[in-house]
Formats: sequence, C-alpha cells, structure tokens
Amino acid sequence: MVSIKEIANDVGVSTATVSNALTGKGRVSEEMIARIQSRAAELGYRPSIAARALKTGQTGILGLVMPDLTNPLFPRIAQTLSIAADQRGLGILIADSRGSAQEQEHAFRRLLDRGIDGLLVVPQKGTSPGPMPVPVAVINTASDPQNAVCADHRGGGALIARHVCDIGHRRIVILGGDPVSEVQRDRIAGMTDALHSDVEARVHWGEAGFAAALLEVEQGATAILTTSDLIALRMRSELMRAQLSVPHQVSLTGFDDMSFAPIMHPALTTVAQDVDEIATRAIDIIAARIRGEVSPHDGNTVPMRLVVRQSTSIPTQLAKWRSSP
Amino acid sequence: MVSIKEIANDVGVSTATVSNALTGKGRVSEEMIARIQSRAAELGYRPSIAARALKTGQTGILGLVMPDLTNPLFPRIAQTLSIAADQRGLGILIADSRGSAQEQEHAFRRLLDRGIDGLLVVPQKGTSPGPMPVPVAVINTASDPQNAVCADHRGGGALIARHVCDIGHRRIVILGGDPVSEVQRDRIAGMTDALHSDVEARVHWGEAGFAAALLEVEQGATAILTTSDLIALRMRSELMRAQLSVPHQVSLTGFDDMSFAPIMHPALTTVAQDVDEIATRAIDIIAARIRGEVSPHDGNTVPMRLVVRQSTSIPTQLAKWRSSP
DNA sequence: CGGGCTTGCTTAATCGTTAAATCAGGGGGG
DNA sequence: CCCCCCTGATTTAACGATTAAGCAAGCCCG
Repeated sequence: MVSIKEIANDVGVSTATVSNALTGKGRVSEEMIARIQSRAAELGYRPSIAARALKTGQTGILGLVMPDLTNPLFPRIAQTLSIAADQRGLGILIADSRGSAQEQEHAFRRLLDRGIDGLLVVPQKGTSPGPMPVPVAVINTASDPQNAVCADHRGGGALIARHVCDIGHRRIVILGGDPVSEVQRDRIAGMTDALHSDVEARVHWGEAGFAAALLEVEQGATAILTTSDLIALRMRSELMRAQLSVPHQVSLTGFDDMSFAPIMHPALTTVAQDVDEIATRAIDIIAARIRGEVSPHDGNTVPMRLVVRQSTSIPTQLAKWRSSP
Repeated sequence: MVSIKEIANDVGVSTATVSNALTGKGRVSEEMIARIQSRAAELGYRPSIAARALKTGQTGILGLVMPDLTNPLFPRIAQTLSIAADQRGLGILIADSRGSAQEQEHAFRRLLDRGIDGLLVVPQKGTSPGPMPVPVAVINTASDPQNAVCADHRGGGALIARHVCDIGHRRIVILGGDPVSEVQRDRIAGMTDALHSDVEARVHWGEAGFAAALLEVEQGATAILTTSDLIALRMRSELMRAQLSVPHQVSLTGFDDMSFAPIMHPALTTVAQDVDEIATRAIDIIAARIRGEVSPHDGNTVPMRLVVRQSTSIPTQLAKWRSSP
C-alpha cells in the first residue's frame, strides 16, 4: 500500500504538506497542490481509512439497524440508503435486531464498538433507542417523539380511506396486523379519521381478523382496508376460498406497494411510501448532525401516494343502481 | 473513551502486558490476566477497532456486493449473513452494484478503500469479479467457475420438473425471465434434464413468454414451470384474466419460495433455497480464506427443497379418468 | 555452582494520518 | 528603516493498539 510518506519523499516535501494538499486544509501553494495530486494519482494512492479514523475519531461509517432484515421494505431502504450514503462518502454497516429489544441493544453495541459515526434506526415495535454517543436518526412514524423522518402513515391511511369512501363504500372493515406497532396504529387512525361520517367501520387485528372480516362482508361490508400488502394478499386468498370476488363483491386495499402488488390479480390498490425520499432525508439529517449542526426538525414527514389499481371499485349495489336508474 | 493505557496505569503494568492479557497472545501470568480483565470490565473498556486495524491491517469487516438490493432474496441473505458474521465478530458493509458491471467495479473499489478483509459477491448477471487483493466468495451457481457456494439451481429445476411429471403432466411450458442469467439457465437445464422422455416441453423467455404460455395452454399444455415466484405470480394473473383456473385447468410452479408464495391463492408450489446454509457457508469460506487456509472447494452446492402446495395437481383429463374408470 | 532455559514483564518501534506549534522569508505599512 | 504579519512550508507529537526484542529473576540439571 502506498502511503502519504512515499508521496512526500517523491515530491520532496513533508508528509504534513502532502496531507494538507490532499485534504485542502492547511496552507499549500497552488503549484505544490498540483504536483502532489498528480504524484498521488500516479502512485494510485488511497488514504488509509483506518489511520484517519484513529487520528480523527471518524470512520465515515453509519450503522443501520432494522428490526428484521426480512422486512419487505428493507431492500428498498437499504438500497437507497447505501446509494445516498456513498454519494456522501459514507459506508453502511448493517445489523439485524432480530425481533427483540434486547437484540437491538446488542446491535447498537456492536456497531458502536466498530466506531460508527452515526446510527440509522428503524426501531423495534414499541421501542425507542436510548441516548447514544453518536448522532441517531430514527425512522418510524410521526407520533414517535424520537422520530427524525418517516412516511406520513396517518396521511396514507386517510388517502386510502377517502378513496374508498369516495367511490361509494359505506360499510368498511379495517384489518391490522399487530396493535403494538405504532406505524400500524397510525395508519388505522388515519383511516378512521378520514371516513365520511355516514360510514360504518370496524377494526380487527391479527390472525382472528381474517375470519372476522369475512363475516362482516357476509353481513354487508363492501370494502376491506388492510395495513399491509401482505395482509391484503392473505385476505384475498381467504376471500377466494369463500368464493367472494375482488373487486366485484368486495374491494380490498393494501399498504406499502410491495413488489407483488402490481402483479397480483386483481392488481392491488395501495399506498406507496416514498422510500427514496425518506432514506435520503435520513442520511441528510445524520450527516448534518455528524457535522455538528443542530438539524432542523421540520418537514420530515414525507407524504404517501395513493396507487389506485383494480382491487377497488364502486360497490355492487351502487353500480347496479347507477347502471339501471 | 477508555484506552489500554488507562488500564495499564491502574493495574501498574505496561500497555504491552495489558494488550497481551486481553488478547491472550504473549506470556502473562494467570493472576495478572485476571486483574487486568477485571479492571478492563470495570472501566468498560472497548478496544479501538481503528487502532487495531491500523496496526494489524485487519478491520473485521466484510463487504457484501449484490446486483440489486431490491432483489427479493436479498433480505434473507443479508439477514443470515449479518447474523453469521457477527457470531464470528465480523461486520458487514453493504454495497449496491445497481445493475451495471461498471457500478459493480465501483462498489468493489469503495469497499476495498474501506479496508475490508473479505468480499462476498453475488455477481451481476453474466459477470465474474476479477482478481482481488482480499479473499472473495462468489455466490452464484455451480456452473460459474468462480462460484464458492450456491443453491443447486439445476437440482431444484429437476425436483420441480419431476414432481410435475410424476403427477401426470405430459405437455409442459417452461417460462424463464432473462436468458442472460446463468442461474435461470441452470434452473431450466435442470427441468429439461429431469423430464420424462414422453413429455413435451417448450421454453419461453421474458415478457413475450406470458402470451406464448397462454397459447400453449389453449393448445393442450397442462403445466407451467417458471424460474421465479414473481414470474409465477404474474403468470397467474394472466391465467386469471384468461379465465383459466389454477390448478384445476393448469398447474403452475415458481422458484425461491418468496414471502408471498404461501399466502397467494392457490398457495404456490415452488422450490426453496436453503439461504441460511448458503450464507453460513459463504461466511465460513471467507473466514477460512482470511485466516489463510486454502478453503476446501467441495460440498458447496446446497440442495434445494421442493415445497408442494396447492398450485399443482393432477391434470384434469387424468383426474376424470381416475375418478370414473 | 554455573550455564542455559523458561517465565513474566518492559521498552520501544510502528501502522498512516492529522493537527498544533513553529519557522523562514518576503512584503507592506508606519 | 524597522517591525509585524502573512504565506508556505516543516517539525513534532499524538491517536490506540500490536509486536518484536530485550531483560531480570528464578529454576532445573549436570
């Protein structure tokens, strides 16, 4: 490996001057900078990050902790973060907190031991990371006080609920996964907020929710709003088994616009997070905090986008009524 | 941050002794080791990885380069790798090679600059990383000569083809995504190899394949084997649109057992990779190479597992014949 | 009893980079 | 004409760990 010392020798100056020339920090003449840079390029010099880290205490590495790397959103977050990070010369070290808050703490420790400069956290459901020796950006939901940036889950819920109301549904089932999740609660809160006053809606949770939803449909509900595309896909299978067609007999919506949403049949009406925007902002926030700036704490809720596909339509009775007035 | 020096002062020995005691390398008395360890624990000492890296040239970090972090398999690979890695005290730095071979090279460079000790690569379709200054483990498919460990894609293809033949199908459509992908070619090769001699099969690729497959079904094909669950899901939508029921009129299979496979309707018959096993072996191989051992190059093709669900069944004609002899 | 070996620890150098302090020399202002 | 300051560079000292080499004391054994 070629070091700063070699360049210094070749050019005939001290290592300090080389360092200054290359980082643009001290006082070096234009001409000398040029000579040093060209020699550095010739030798293919690459600074030793380890040495720099030792001296400055900065590694240029961010830790990314997610509750479950198999989370379907993880790939997109990871990808955007990794791209955004490396545009800023940062690296991303991943860690899985494997479902438990305790494991999450371990993950923090491991990453901190590695000397990361900042921490990006998608926290375990219901947890919030304690004080850290490095800047932290939490990606969660607006109602988490630690949150730095997030999708507007509540607004997303409102969007989709309004859509379903607008096309005429008056009896609606809401289907959530896990009530511990703040994100899911917010999505549902957004839905119920936005419902027209003459709409009847009931919320069901978890495994038992599927049967409950079926029952409600038999009793006249015409739409099922879920808090996740996965739940929607599962619900659709149940509806199929019960010989109920989507969207003809019942409209169905998801959340997150996951990979399979556009290709399932019927293609799923859902709400998309602007993952790119969120990841980019998270990096910006972390980068700012690392530079010591007190990052602004506003404008960090990114709106969601309604994606209307074929799984929602005008309710049957209404359609009949409209076509035969 | 508490350093080795502080411990040395407290205990009244030199820093060298502390280092030796903590790493178990030099000659230190049992009693002294105990004293040093206990003091280190009291102070909450954590070695500086940067300093160690500078001196030893080892960072304890592995680079992971994937062609596309949104690849649906990525989460599982990343998760298992990250868990396996940290059991061995290693960290994982991710990088996205974003679809191009050139970007892949950039990713290598960025990671190498960071001083990684080893590289895990899932290569871009049709590429193979050149010589590297650090040990490399390629995860691809057995027919790639650089490959270190992989799922037995060919065997997986054979498994699912045999299953479909065994239950009585005699005219089969094979549907692949991108013929550039060595993985996909191997899967298909496995399928065609394993078909009974009296089975008629045709291979179609890419976007045009869906229509071609539909046509073949109309002409009497009773099963569609795809090289990916995503393709299968998409195909199922097309079948639905054409009013063809799965598995009643046509059997359908996927590949990879992705998250939605069990919950779509009908649940998808597919072939699962033992991602855990692959990731663990990849780490073991890399770890061995880092230690300088010439890693064994055998037993590194991990068998796939057939997962029979509801999307495959006895072909209609045959079923009729059997029920009314 | 003395040479050689082992044990337990210290000394000192080193990894590559940065940052603070210092220094030589020239130009400008009073 | 002298002093001060600015410029462009150098020296020096870290950062925190590892590691080869060295050294004193104690032990074994012929």
